[in-house]
Amino acid sequence: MEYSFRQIEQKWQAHWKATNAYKVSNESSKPKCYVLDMFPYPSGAGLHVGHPLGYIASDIYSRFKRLKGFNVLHPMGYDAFGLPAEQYAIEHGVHPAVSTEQNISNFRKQLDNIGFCFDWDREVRTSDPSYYKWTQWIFLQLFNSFFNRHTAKATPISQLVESFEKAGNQEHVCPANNALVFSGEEWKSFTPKRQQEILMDYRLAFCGYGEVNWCEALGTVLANDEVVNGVSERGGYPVERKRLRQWYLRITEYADRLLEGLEQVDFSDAMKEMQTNWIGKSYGAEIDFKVSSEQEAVGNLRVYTTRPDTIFGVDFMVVAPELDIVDHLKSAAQASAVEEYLAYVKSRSERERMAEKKISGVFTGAYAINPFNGRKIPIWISEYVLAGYGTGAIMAVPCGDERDHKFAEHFNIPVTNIIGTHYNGRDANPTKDAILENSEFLNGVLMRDAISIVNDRIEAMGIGKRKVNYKMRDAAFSRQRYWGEPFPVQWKDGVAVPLPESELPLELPYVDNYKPGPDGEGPLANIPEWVARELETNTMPGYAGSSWYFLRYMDPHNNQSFCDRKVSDYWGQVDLYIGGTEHAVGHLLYSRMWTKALFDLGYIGHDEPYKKLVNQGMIQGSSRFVYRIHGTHTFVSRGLLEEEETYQQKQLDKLHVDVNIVDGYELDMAAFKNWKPDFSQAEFILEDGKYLCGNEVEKMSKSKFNTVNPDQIVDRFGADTFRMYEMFLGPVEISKPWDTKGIEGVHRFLKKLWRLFIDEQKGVVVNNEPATAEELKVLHRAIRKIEDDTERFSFNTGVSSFMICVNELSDLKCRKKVILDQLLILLTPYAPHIAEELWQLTGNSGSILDASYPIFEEKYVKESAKAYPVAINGKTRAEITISLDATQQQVEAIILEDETVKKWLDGKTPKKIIYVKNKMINVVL
RNA sequence: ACCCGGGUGGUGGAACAGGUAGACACGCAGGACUUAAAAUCCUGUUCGCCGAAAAAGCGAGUACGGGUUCGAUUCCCGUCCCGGGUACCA
Repeated sequence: MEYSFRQIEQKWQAHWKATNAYKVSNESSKPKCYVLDMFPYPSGAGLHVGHPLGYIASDIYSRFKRLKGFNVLHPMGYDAFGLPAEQYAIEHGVHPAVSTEQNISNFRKQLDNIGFCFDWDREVRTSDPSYYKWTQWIFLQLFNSFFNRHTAKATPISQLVESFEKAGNQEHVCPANNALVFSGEEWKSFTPKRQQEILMDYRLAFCGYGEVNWCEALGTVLANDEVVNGVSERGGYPVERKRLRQWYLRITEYADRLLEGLEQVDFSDAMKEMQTNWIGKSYGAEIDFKVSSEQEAVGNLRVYTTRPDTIFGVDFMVVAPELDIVDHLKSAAQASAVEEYLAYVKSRSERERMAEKKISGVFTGAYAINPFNGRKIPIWISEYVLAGYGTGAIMAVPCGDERDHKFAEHFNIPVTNIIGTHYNGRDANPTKDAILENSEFLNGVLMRDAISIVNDRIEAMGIGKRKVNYKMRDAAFSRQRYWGEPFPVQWKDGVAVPLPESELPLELPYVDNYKPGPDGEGPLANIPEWVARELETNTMPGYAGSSWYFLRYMDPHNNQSFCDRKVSDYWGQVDLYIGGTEHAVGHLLYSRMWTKALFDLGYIGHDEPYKKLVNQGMIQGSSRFVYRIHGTHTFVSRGLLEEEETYQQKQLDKLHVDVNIVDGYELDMAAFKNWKPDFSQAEFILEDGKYLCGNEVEKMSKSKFNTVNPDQIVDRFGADTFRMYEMFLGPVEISKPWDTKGIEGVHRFLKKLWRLFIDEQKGVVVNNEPATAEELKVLHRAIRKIEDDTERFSFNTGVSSFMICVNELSDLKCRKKVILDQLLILLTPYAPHIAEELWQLTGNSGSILDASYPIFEEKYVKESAKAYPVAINGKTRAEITISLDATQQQVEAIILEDETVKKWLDGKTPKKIIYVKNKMINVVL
């Protein structure tokens, strides 16, 4: 009987399915454990070997926790709305619902192959009306709430209305416009439309006009995190700034709570740092400067600075070109130069601004007056100051800020040095640790201390105040696309009116074409019935459905609520969340915000969704190359190339070759000729009769011909081998290259394990003899190590420990059921199929999935003595076995008698003998 | 440019609170079994020196240069390189 993994795996997968082995109940006396994988988008390309890495890790952890007596929720589903399906629809005429369905079924087949313990009864799809009904419902909760800054909580908008009626907006400053002030009387006198406009400026989900990232090629708006280096994350199309009517989430109101929440969760420092930087909280001050301009009634120039201590080093002001004040600043002499510059700025696309950062700007002709010494400071405009951050104007301190310094250099503006020797005249120095000079009343003060001195002064003088700013913007929440959740909103007379709950879900209508509607609207605007009902024509973005899916898994079939409160209280936070870092600032921030809002409104009992987050690394491709002599059909084996990748001084073309027709480095030449018509004429210059390929580690992608399909691997080696090998490759968090060759080692391990139980001729050879002390020691060492490794996600060392254990038991010829049964249970999370098969073959009843995890017992691994490394001056020279309870004196006596030690002592007396129990001994001469 | 990670054999990696560097595998080399192959098993495998070989021994060695320590892959300082994030955020 040999290890026929194909048959075994198919048999048990079918059996587990038939017996509902992975069904999870919401009612249990067991402690709960919620293990979650990041929501996959079912792409048409299918899975490559890198995708399941995180799923395998979470699967092992889930099965482990189950054996340890937990009720484990480990669900899977699909983030099924999104741009790629719609792009595919536009290009191929296939309705997104159809291609999505196909992709999901393909995806599912690939997942099933690997033997995951997902409870498929809980599968969710964001594009399913029974799911997006609740996405729409939560949207309405956000729409009907505002952020009460006094309690720092989402609060029903009805309470805001009550407050407005009593005291106007005194209690609640308008987040969208803090200049807005009205009394209770005024509120009551406003028209209903005006009242709605004001409320819109408070809502957590709101509609407004703003500068958005418009992507012409995709025909939609994108959120900040969907734009990378000025182009769209999906497709790499150019993105420009455009002022449009959009839905937004007022996530900025949650900035502080999103920051504070990071202290309670177990995320990597890198992840916390990324989120912290994205939120970008800074402490500074807004200062008003009087302006001296040729024009009258200019008003003050308000700047935002984090360094009020440098107020005497201000040599010029810079205003963002987009600001209205620019018009009032320009002098007659500068008017044409300013106009010219504004035209230039307008002509520059977002991408150009990103790509080439050249210093540009123009003097307006106006001056600001330093409130402390009356100095006239020239006001410039330049595109390096962003309209959207702070006040859109800065006070430039060239000696302390690099950009200001470059600007001053470029335009020959004299630099005032306020930090003495800390400034070398060539580079700005942003230090806070200099003693101020040339700074009047601040002279001799440490910059760090001067900040609050200046803040106190400007506040006392009434020309400014302390101010906290955030880099994060409100999140654009609408897309001018078809394949997304419709907004449950009607527009009546310019007022957004939410649909009543009873009309949810508002179903996405079927369409035949996906052309954009008129005036930058989405395809829904082309449907007469839709427009006639005055429904919103935008749809929600990809992250809408994924912002709360972890709650739906808990209670997926509930049609009374998005998730029953009792159920969400039982499951609580996700205990372990595994996924890639690419969602650091998008999905993770949005879902954290939605969770906080739902918590504030009392719908769930916790305000951080994920207790622990593990970021999986990427599995990279190991690409293979062939070298063709330029202009010929002749290919040269790698080992024959010269230094500079030439052959006999001839130029070579380095071409990617499909890794699936290369064994290690050796090219399958026949397969290569069949691979592409271009290569059918190929001739080879070989070394040792072989053609060897070059290699390089790159990202795994179809275009580099280095993708490996898990189906193939499972077919050749089985799911158990595949699972263990993915883990054996290295730590889950680290990126590492895939190398199919190495999988043999893991496969051999499973075969070796099999032979421990089964003899090819005799069949099952497991016996009921009692275990020896040695065997128990091997087993319990493995229990300790593997349990610990699994608990701390060190799956790679876990796999090695299995290998060590099986190697040792093989050496001991151990065939004892008492030992081997325990080993099988240990192995179940990693290789469930072979474990279940051997469990059954050795006569156990019931499924091994429900066995209980072995309990480590110290007594079996206790040693009485240790072979100590004995070092002389730190260099290990001997190994001496000494009883573990030896005292310092005993140890000294023993080692001084040792021949090797004596030789090294050479008659001298050691200065000191260091003895660290159970570690080592060091003799210092 | 800035902020995080990280540099360990031919390769993936191990050493989880400073204590025998290279676990476990891959690959490679040699051998056993076999008519042969596959499969399996055994031995060796950081580099250099010494040796016919083996054993033993010696020296160097965790990117590089310094430091702290009885002892450093691990801690500190400086330099170089690679990966990730951010990109005019005042």
